[in-house]
Amino acid sequence: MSLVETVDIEGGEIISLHQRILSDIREKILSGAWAPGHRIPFEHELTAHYNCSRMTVNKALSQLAKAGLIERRRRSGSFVRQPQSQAAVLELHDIRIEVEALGLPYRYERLERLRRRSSAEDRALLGLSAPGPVLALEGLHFAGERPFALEQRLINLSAVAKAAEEEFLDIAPGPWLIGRVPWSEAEHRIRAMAADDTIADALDIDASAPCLVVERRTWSAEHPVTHVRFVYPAESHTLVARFTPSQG
Amino acid sequence: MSLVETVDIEGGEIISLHQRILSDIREKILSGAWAPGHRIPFEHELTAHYNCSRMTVNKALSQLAKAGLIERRRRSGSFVRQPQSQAAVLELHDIRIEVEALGLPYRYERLERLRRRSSAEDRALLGLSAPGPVLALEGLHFAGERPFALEQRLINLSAVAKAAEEEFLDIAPGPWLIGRVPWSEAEHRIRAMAADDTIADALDIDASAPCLVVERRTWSAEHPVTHVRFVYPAESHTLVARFTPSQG
DNA sequence: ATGACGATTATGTATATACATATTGAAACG
DNA sequence: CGTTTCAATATGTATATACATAATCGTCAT
Repeated sequence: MSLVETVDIEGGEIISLHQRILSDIREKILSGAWAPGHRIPFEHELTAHYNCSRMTVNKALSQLAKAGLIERRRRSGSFVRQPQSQAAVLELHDIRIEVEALGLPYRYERLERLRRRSSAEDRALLGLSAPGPVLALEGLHFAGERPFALEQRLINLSAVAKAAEEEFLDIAPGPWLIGRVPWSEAEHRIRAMAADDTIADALDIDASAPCLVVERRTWSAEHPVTHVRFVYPAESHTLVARFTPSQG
Repeated sequence: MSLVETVDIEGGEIISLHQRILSDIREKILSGAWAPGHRIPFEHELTAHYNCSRMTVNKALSQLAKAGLIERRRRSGSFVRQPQSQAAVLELHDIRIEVEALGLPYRYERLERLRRRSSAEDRALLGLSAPGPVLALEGLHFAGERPFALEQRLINLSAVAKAAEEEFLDIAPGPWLIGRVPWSEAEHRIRAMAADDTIADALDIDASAPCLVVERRTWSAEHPVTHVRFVYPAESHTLVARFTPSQG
């Protein structure tokens, strides 16, 4: 055994200790085990836990701080930071989180629920070739008393049969699906449009006021799962997305 | 004089040696003094130059490698990386490609070019803390004879000095930058708004017609590079983006 | 020529140590 | 009781050192 323990094995992969500390802590934070505000162990505790030098721990923590996951305070320790707006592109569409980030009470209200055999239009939206049962939902997301977004959704019941048993009266279909169907791919279409009468009415804005429309199609293992259209009044909403370049 | 030379002075600001090495090298790369492919000095040369330990140099270079500015090869040295190809989402904003995909002739026309000391608003948009020179550009992208998008751009000349020498009369700043500055991060803000008179006039649409606004901030190795705002008439444009879930 | 092999070199990761710096909490003081 | 001072503490930055690892180059035998 060499004096310097350079590598470690984890899941068959050889990674450096520094990498392991990094991913351990990242996992705790992203999984929610260490909530925002939580004080993560002191450097000397991690040093003991991983049986390594403080420099190694320090390097990992500095990196996490730089990445914005934690905040370090002298004499006090290191703390999990409040969730940043850098939320992944898809998480932006968990409207509850958006609304609550504004400090407003969130509420979902179903407007319509219809189980039907897919029309040609439904199939076009979902990207289905053969007809089959779908669930058409329409609902409103509220921020306080104001309508925040209108949601029009199609769920492919051939892919998610369980959805047929759900009423979606006051739970939004988005989070329900996320918790049950692992998605493998999503396509977003984002555009601006003037509100028509139906939309203006639902969102309580002027007809022909500008709206942001976000449509998303989601696949699970190449099976179309759902198509959803969110309509936001222009004033209320900005999408934010952060990217790092893919490897050249 | 203490044994450990912890800090250094640069422009009145106290920064660590590590930070100074980092920004020195970053400056060389972003200014173009060290072109892509150029071999930057070996660690032991930088160690001699800055009169510090190899660990300090190593930490700075590792960070630059992580940020994607340089590539390190054992036994060979460290090299300035080629500017990376754009991720899918960003390619959507190469307007020439979009227009040509429609089968229409593309043309860019500069409306305004202004070199100035950054205003408070400029700094807010770019995410700069200290004042410095910026280049403000406004231009129109045409599809055939029709205006396709209005572009309002700020370039941080401290990061991209060479841009000051460019007129951008009929070459769009976007592609110009992409070819010269490797970016490491980008943030998009997407929203809808009603056209004001300036926009309506430039795009030749009705005042208060809905528009899609895409704003992008780009960083290179954590240095703000540019802020750009694209304004599209609602009818002409839909953004499309595809995603696969990111690793936890 | 050519291919195997070992030396050399530059980076990669870790160690132990030292001192700096900001912040907190408690003790000393007016 | 409030304020000032000071020691303790956790992080921040730098050092010198050690060994690992990958790539390259020259040497030498085939």
